[in-house]
Amino acid sequence: MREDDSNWFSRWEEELPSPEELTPLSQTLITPDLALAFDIRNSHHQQQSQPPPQSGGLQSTPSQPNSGEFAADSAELESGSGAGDEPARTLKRPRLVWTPQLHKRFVDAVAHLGIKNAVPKTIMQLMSVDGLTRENVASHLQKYRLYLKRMQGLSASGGNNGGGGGGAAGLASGDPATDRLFASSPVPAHFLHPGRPNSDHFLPFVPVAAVQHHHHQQHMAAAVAHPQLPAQYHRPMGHFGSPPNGQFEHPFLARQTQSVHRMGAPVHSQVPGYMEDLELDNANGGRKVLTLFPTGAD
DNA sequence: CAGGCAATAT
DNA sequence: AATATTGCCT
Repeated sequence: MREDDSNWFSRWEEELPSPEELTPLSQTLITPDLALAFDIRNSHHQQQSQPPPQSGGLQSTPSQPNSGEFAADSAELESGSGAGDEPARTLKRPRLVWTPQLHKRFVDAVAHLGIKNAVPKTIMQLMSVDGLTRENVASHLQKYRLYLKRMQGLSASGGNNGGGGGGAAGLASGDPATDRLFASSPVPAHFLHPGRPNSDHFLPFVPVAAVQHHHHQQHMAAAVAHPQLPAQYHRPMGHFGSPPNGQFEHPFLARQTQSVHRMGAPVHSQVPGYMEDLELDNANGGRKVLTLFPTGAD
């Protein structure tokens, strides 16, 4: 039973989440202040190679852990501090939330780079997710590697792979809950095979170099959790990223179809049963976390 | 300096 | 719990 590495990705396409599930990852979901915190402009590209936390005019994120701070509602945080505006530099980025989609992107990048080239910086570049830092990737990569190691031992007995549907992956090491994020994405076969320099992938993806030069293209935006967001968060409905023809292309092609993409048209489709993904994690003591997507199925 | 990895912090 | 950060090597 070896599907050949030339097929592993074919199945992916069938397992790809429905358009509705993939769309939500875009800047539109980032609220204005969130965007500010990242210094994300709607028409500017700037990401990787990030010098120190910028210095321009961001200050939305307040400062430090404060317990009772909420005041501004996601709309009025600008230039408020007329006086003590502390240096926006040294601003802490909010925690990155690794949504299944984001992770998928990560896995795709690693898969295409090959284990040897899959180092944080390269992965980060290939992913082209704005707001993503090398540290983010490094940290995630570390965890992912541990996950893979655990998997190798159990893949023989469990074989949860091959899933049939987005659900899959419920069992792995006994604590599915521990790595359900990782389980949400199929793991390319070669990842589990040490000592097998596979290079059969022939995916038509473009070289990394191109990634840094596109002029216009809304990349995927990193989902982020605000240290303490006001409880009311509303998610804009503009769905971008949905291919005009309703068909999804290869992940890597998808981002490269630069001039072909026309986002002016309201492609957003009403997704039934789509709930706000605002999750209140009171297990943490009232800490709010903004999650972008449904965790699949729970 | 970038990477990997374990430990630790938040 | 999920990420981030740090320390210590390579």
